Amino acid sequence: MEIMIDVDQVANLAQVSRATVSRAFTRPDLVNAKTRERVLEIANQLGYQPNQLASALRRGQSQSIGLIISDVLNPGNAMLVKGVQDAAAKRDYTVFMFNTDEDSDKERKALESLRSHMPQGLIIMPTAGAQENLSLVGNLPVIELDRASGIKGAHTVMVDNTGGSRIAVQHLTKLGHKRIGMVAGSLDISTAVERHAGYQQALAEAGIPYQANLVQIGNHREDGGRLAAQNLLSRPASERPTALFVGNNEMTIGAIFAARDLGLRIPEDLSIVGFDDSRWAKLLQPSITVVAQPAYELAYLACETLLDRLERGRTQKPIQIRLATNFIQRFSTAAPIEEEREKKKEKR
Amino acid sequence: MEIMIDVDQVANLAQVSRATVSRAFTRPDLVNAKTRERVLEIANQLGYQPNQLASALRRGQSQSIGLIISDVLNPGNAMLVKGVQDAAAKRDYTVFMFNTDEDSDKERKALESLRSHMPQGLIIMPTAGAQENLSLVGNLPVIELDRASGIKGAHTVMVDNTGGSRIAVQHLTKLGHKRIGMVAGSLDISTAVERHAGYQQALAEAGIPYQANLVQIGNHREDGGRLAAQNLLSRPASERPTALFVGNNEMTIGAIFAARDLGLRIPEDLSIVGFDDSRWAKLLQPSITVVAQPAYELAYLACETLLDRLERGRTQKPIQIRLATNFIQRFSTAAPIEEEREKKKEKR
DNA sequence: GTGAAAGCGCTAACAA
DNA sequence: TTGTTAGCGCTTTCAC
Repeated sequence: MEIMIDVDQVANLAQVSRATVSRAFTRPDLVNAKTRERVLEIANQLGYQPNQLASALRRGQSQSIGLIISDVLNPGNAMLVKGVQDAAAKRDYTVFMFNTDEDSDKERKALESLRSHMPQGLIIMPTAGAQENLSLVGNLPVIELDRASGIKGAHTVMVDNTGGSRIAVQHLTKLGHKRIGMVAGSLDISTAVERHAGYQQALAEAGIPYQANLVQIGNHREDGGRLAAQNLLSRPASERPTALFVGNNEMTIGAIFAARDLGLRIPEDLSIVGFDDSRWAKLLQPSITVVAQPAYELAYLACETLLDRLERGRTQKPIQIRLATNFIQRFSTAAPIEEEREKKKEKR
Repeated sequence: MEIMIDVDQVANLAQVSRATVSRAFTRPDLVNAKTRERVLEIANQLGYQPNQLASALRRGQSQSIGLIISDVLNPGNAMLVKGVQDAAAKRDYTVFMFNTDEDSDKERKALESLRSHMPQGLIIMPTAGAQENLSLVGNLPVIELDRASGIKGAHTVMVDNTGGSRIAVQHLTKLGHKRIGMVAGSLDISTAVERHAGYQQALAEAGIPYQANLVQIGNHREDGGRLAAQNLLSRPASERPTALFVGNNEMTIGAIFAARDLGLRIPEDLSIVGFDDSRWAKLLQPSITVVAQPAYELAYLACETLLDRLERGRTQKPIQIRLATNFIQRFSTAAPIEEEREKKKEKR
């Protein structure tokens, strides 16, 4: 990297002082138009760009934000990353990204590491331990993305999980399903709690009593979803749910495998609705009915909100944004087979 | 971020000079064991962490590397990101990630931005314009990941695209296919060229003449793959390929849609092999035969290689690593239907 | 509108 | 083994 040009080189060529060059970049209004143009012109020719490190050190903060997210491998999260990156790039902020893999320790390390890079703000998809961890970064402006840490007064940008789930389960009740199972996420994550609440609401609205044993908790991944669904689906036909609402996309895959293992046809023997859309949901035959989330927009908005807040100053009240989900009906749901017919089938 | 502790605070409490504190962290061997422990202990209590910015500025380089990749949304690329991140985190490097979206301009901007953060090295998945762009970062140690920019003497970490493709197409020739189409990527990307070469080799080995009109170029995305496959598959049955080798995963989706649109059954009417494995390839029915790439390992290795090079000093010869691909036979390929039977079918 | 000078937090000579 | 000192490249008072 020997080719770094510094302020002084520009200053010399432009016959001005360091300070003027600096101002030409950071406070253009404070410098004479002609001088400014000359400086910028020369800087451009030389390929000069202010050293972010020095600048950040001097100003006490860098033109950057942190992004802490659980796992880029989940395509939904990749969308979030992209949204944040794009919004940040548009306004010339650099993003420091860290993965937690849902591990609070990694989250803490990420925060420590981040801190020493002096970001101006942070967008975080909090782990269960975030309440504690976030004290590490003092009063750094933070926006919680996708889910809430539980810190009161926190700024959050999330989707309407409860409403989205409610609509999904309503769809199932309207089709005539009575035994609707749910594969839920771990209940120390706000999204899982909210999606579960939506499930309960829809059931209540349809006058179907809530049965705790129809709800199984999974670990948010394929294997967890598979296990949970297996548990639900391997019951005798009279107890087995005729429909399944699955709380996230990885677990939906697991549930599909579980259904296949048990020889259950979708949607004839089992209706499935997943939360979060994906490539394979569209591609599978039958394609899977889902509650889609505007992940990219959510992340983009979160980033813009953060940057606005940084540039326009603090807001008084906590920002709490909820974006609507989008119910996409495909072909993985159908009316349940009548009990009668089902019984006959079993007698055979 | 008022809570940043600095060297002086630690130094005061530990009754030593700033320099000693600094040394305790960066050259522990140069400081008396007892002093070091005391310093570290106090630093720990205070939650002190050296400011990366100041440190980097002073040393002329930061404990970080750049990662420039085309698009995190492609799950294959997400794997690469994860691999690099994990390898970097393990050795306490921070990763600056930028997306190019295959756009050389964005790549240039990313490099400019990166430069001013003084990374120690760079891992890049080069765009077509990388040869030119990379001059921006002077002699920064660079490793090209997944594909080659074409700069001679460059360090590269890639998979054996040619070999992988050859095996895939061999599989098809062995099944008895004679008219094997290829949906290839844009030929200004090294991977596309190599995969095309593998296709040609396998054909030659089977004594099947290469027909340029059986190769269609797509834009690396679903729509491009769909268009290219449509072109190939909408020909009359006697000219239509009985098998398709598709050069990347997004385009494979497009090809599958094209086949469905035309009512072609997989694998009865059309065998498909894709390059790059994915979630949906396993999940689809029939599941798709693919050439899988060890993306995570590739990226992890690239990062380790870079860091080794940084820490152990320059190597003389360019590093050029090729990892083997893994052919996964699933259920999207079968022997072609005999011409005779096919003809009869058409007469009906 | 511009320049001189101080200093962000750290590390690396150099001295002791 | 430790301390003193200078300075990385930049921005920002404070003068002029």
